[in-house]
Amino acid sequence: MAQDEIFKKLTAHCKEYGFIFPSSEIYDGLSAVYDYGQYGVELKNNIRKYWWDSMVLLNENIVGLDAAIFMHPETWKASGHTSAFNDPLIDNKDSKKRYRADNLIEEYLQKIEEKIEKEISKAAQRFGDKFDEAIYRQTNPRVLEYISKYNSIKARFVKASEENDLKELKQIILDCELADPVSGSRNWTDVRQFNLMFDTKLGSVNEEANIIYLRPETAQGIFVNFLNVQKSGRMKIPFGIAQVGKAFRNEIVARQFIFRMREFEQMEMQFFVRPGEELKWYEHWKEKRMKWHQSLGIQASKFRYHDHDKLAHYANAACDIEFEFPFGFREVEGIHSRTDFDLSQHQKFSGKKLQYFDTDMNESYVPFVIETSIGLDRMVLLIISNAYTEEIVPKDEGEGEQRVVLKIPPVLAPVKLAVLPLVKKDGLPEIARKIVNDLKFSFNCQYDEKDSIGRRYRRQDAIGTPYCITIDHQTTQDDTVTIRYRDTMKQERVPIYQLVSIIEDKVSVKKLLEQLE
RNA sequence: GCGGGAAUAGCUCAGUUGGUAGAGCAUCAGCCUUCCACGCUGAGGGUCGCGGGUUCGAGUCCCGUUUCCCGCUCCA
Repeated sequence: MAQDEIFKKLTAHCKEYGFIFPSSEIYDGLSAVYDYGQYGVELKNNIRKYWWDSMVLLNENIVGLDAAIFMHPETWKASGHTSAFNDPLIDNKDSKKRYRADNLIEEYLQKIEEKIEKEISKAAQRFGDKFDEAIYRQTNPRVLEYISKYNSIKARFVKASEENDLKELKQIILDCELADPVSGSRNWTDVRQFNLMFDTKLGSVNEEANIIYLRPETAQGIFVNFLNVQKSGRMKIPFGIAQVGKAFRNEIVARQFIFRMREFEQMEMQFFVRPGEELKWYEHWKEKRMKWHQSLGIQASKFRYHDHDKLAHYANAACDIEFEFPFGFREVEGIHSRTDFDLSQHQKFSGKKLQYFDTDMNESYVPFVIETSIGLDRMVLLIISNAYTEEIVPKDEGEGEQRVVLKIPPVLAPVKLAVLPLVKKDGLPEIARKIVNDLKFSFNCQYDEKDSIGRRYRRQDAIGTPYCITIDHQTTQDDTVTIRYRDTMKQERVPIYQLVSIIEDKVSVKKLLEQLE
C-alpha cells in the first residue's frame, strides 16, 4: 500500500477512535491545530511521564521546571528570535515562488564581490610581480564602479534592515533588477513581513498595554531561571534542568497532521557543563537519547541521526534524531551544543551576572549548554504510526479476515486492560465488575459486555489495549480467567489473584527505565 | 501565500439529461448466549461544508468562501 494512503488511514483512525480531533471541528476546524481525545490524552500523558521519569527520576543531577509561557519581551531580543523569526518575504508573481527578500539582496551583493575578485585576479596575472592590489582597487575604473555600487546597495540594505523598511527592500530589488532565479521574471509582489512568533497584549487598558509573545520555544524559560535553580537547588555543574510545555509558532505552512502544528508541546532538557567539555557531553546525550527511543521496542532501522552541516548561530555541534514516518524520515528530537550563547546573551541584555563558581577549578564562568529537545506531539505521532497495523487473522477454515490493531508499547497504551464477561448472564458480569473494581487503582481498565467476544477483542485492538481478561464459566468453578494478548492473540489461563502482578510486570515504567541505566 | 483535487448519516460511499435523500458498517433498545468484528427484531441519526445566483424546482449547473489532501514556498 502506498505510504500516503497508510497515513490517510492513520489520521482517520485517530479521529474515529478518539485519539486526535481537528480543533473546533464544528466550526470547520482551525488550520494546523488539533485536540487530543480520550485515548490520545492518555497516550500523551504516558509518553510525557516516561520522558520525565527517564530524565528527572533517573538522573540525580537533573531537576524539573515549569516556566510560564509569557516571558519578558527582552527575552526574545536576547535569544535572537525577534530578528531571526521575522522574515521579510517576497513572491514572484510568474513563478509563484517565494523568497526571503534579504537573501536575494545578500546573494546579489555576493555576486558583485565575486566580480571584483575576478577583475583583481585577472589583473594580477597580467601584471605579475609588479601588481599592487590596493592601488588597483583605488584606480581601476571598472573596479571602482563595482565597489561604489556595492557600497551604496549595502548601505541601503543595512539601513532598510535595521529600520525594517519593507518598501525600501523592494525598491532595492527593483533597482538592482533582480530576477527570479527560476523563471527569470522580475514581476514581484510587495515585500511582506512574516513573524513566526504569536503576540498578544499584556495589560487590559489598550493604550498602556505592552506587546508580549507566546514563547516559540521552551528553552528560554530554563535559561532565565538558571541561577534560581542552581542556587536554590545547590546544583553542581554538570547538571540539567528539564521542562515540558507548550510552545507556539505561526508557521506559514503547517501540515502533515500533528507533525507540524502552530501550538505544540516540547520536552526539553538543558544540561549545563564546563566550557571545553561540551562536545564530550554532546556525544553523551546523543547516545543516551537514541537509547531512550529504542528502549520502546521500535525497530532500530526506523531511527537515524542527521548531523547538521549548517549550524545555527548559537551552536557548535547539532544533530537530529530522525524517525521514518509514513511520509519519510523526519526530525523528532534535536540535540544541540548551544555553547554559552544563551546565557551570555541574557547576561548582556539583563545586566545580571549568569555565572557559576566552580570550586574544583576555583574560577567563575558562564556554563556551556547541551540541549535535548523533543516534540511531544511528534512522539505521539511516532508511536501511533509505528503501532498502526493492518493484518490478516488466520482462520480455521476459509480465508482470514483483516484486523486493525495499534501495537502501542504496553507501557504507553491508553487502556491497559479490558475485562470482558464471555456472556451477559450466569453471574459472569458480576465477577468481571469486581475484577475491574479491584484493578482500577493500578491500571486504566475498561469493562465491556456488549456484542460478541470477537467484536470486543477487535474494539480493544483498535485502541491498542494490550491485554484482555475474559471471564468464562470455568471462572465460577476455579477463580481463573483467560488473558488474551493483543499482538499474538494467544490466550493463557491465570488465577484472578495474580492479575495485578502479571500485568504490572508488563506495563511498568520501571522496567524500561532500568534498561536505560 | 500559489497551483491542482475533494467535501452527502459517526465511518466508507452511491445518488441517472436538474424532479420527494439512499446503502453497508457503526450507535441505541429488546431477544439470543457464542473465545476473535459477519444470529434475530426494531429505533434514532442528514437544512447534502457554508453563502449567494440561475430555475417552477438545485445534492446535481454557475460564482464566492471555509476546511482538508497533494505539490510548491517557508522552517532554530
